Amino acid sequence: MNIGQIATQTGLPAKTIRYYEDIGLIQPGRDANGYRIFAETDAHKLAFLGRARALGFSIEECRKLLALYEDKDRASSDVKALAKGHLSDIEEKIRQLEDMRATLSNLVEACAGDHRPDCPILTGLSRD
Amino acid sequence: MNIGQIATQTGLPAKTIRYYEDIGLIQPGRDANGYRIFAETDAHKLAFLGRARALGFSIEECRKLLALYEDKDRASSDVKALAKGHLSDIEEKIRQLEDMRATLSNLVEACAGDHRPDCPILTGLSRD
DNA sequence: CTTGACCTTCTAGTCACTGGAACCTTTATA
DNA sequence: TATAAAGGTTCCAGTGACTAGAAGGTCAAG
Repeated sequence: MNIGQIATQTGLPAKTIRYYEDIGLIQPGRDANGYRIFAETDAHKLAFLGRARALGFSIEECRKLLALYEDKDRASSDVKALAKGHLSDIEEKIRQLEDMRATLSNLVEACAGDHRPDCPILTGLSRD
Repeated sequence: MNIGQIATQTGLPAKTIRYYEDIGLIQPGRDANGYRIFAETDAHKLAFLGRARALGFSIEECRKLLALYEDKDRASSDVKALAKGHLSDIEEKIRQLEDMRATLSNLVEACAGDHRPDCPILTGLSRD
């Protein structure tokens, strides 16, 4: 399979797939004309990467997950530890965003939003 | 005031303050020795920027907020529109992160996390 | 007079792509 | 068969918002 077909199949842009090769996540073969040729295992890896990225795992976490995925002697505790670490990162980000939302929505609600210049949002930002 | 003092006062790293000058958010004066000198208005602007950034406004949004802040003839509706736009960005991000959390925590809970290789996290990532 | 703390500029690195240029190969059509 | 469109290739540069580090100038204290 060529890169275009694999891109369609996995939903990943061709640029991204080339980038993943560049940083060593996949190693597709090459045709006589220089075109990349993707085997089924490459397709699986890319789909795996797409899902892991969609769950917010960083590229380096994905690399580790992929290594665990390919290691038939892995311990599931290693995978779980990685996933739990990422899960708490996500939860921390949610908390931060919720804090922002709370503060900002208070300011927004306090603001009349009319033609006058008086604005609690700006005063809220300019002094505590 | 020198950059170090203003950094302490505002809680922003000196590097960040230089960067903000670089991209035109502030225009501190210069002393004869080349050192930046910060007036009270600069201190206020930087504090304003710090709070806006803490609420997740992008630099370009901050630039607009600062312009509105300095425009005594602004309409508060313009500020409110900007803030509401950003608020819905935040809410969208929260939704996405909550989706990730839900999927990932299901996977994590399904995983025994022991010495065995069987892992629902990996199988969940490898096929739908 | 030297030490250390502070300041300056500049370059390059972060993360995960993404856009674009310049060029080559394959496939479809006139 | 000529050619054009649609694919592929590489390489370079840009994104956002800093941050690290190098190489050097300045200032206050002992």
